[in-house]
Amino acid sequence: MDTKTRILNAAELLFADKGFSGTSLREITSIAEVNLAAVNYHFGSKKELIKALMKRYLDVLAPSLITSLSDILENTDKPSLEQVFSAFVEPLLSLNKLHENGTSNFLQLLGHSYTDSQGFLRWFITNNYPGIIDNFTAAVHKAYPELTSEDIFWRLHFTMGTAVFTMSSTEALIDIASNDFGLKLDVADVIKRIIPYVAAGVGAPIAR
Amino acid sequence: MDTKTRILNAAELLFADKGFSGTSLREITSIAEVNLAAVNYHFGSKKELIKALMKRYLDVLAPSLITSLSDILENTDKPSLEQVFSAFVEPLLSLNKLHENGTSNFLQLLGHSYTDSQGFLRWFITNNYPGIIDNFTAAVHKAYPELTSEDIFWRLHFTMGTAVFTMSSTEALIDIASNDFGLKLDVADVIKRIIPYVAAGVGAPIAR
DNA sequence: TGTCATTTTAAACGGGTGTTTGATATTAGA
DNA sequence: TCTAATATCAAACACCCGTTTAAAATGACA
Repeated sequence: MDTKTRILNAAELLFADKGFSGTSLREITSIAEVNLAAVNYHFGSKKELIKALMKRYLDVLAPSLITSLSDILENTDKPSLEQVFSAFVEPLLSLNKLHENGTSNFLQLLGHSYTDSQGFLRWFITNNYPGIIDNFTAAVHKAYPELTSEDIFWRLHFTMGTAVFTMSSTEALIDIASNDFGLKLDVADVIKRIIPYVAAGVGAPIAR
Repeated sequence: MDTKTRILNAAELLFADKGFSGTSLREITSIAEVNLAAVNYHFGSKKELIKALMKRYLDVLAPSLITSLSDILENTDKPSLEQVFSAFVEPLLSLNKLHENGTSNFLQLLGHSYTDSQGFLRWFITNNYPGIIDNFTAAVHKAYPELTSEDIFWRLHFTMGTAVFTMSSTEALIDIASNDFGLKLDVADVIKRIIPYVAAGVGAPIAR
């Protein structure tokens, strides 16, 4: 495996676990078993490394998500919200083929990108992949036309919070679930539990 | 104002904004206008400072939240989920009396505490304030008896995710909302928007 | 095989980190 | 007023940070 990839893999592992400002380049290069200077040689800076890391996932996820959502928009007259959210499942889970724990790692990174580093990554994401948000908004609107775009904006962010937060503590939650309820769960199970929840949340009656 | 309080206030401001690992003691003591060594003198370490900061809020919030939830448990035969979640509003908003932007600051801190610092704060909270979780679980059970304790476990964490994530990016969201929809919002508005969402989420039909 | 671009390396750079020290003020009680 | 505890202070400590440098190793191609 080439140096660039080894750095990305190690960075993914550590960033997902400890956040961006909580992870040093020395930890990354040590785990990747490459020289410290390799990060700056191949990526330019720590910030650029973070961007490249997100890009590796978003370049796969974004088109797949847009296709999946467009499919609903074009072929379903009035989709249910469950259908809309189910459109996320396959694209998200397919990240596991791209990489071990890909789904969970990506969602954890997404979570960190909203709190860490003064939001420069949030800017990067929303400005580079607007198609996702547009398609999602359109699909939700079709499923629940009474929602204003403002309602959708808020409920979309609530939904992101649910997903991101849950995923960034999935390991712990799966542990607890197995101790307290004697169940063996994986990421796919958790995602399937989330869907009815967020679908009902987004579909909640509008209080005015 | 005494040194201890000035440190806590400055730390609250900076930690809420930039996270724990993103904020240095030198920034804190500079804004608090106290000597650098004062933090270690009064609190022992940075970690202890963080704990003291959370304690300042949790000592007020926890009893008030437990009272509010017990009230529902004792005086309502079958509360609605909206009622259960509304029990959080007054205690949370009362943090604004304790401190300017108290509610928002506290919730942002809570958000950071779940991603920063390897979850030691999550441990601290769940081990120091279990009454909240017990009361909440009981109240939800009364409102929706068909939910198994496992269902409640998951949906409670989804709900925490929604709240914590939203609050830790409230500033950004309020910014976007004001740019895109020309609306001026504050924390109280956001909280009121969350309630129907999470109530519907927790109240979602059980897929088996 | 020799040349030249690419990649890797150890070392250093300047600066920031949390924490500790020991001296100096400040305060409160006898 | 003197004393003893409490609090503040500048300075230093040892260490970690992201980045840069210049030399050494490696690779591709003529």
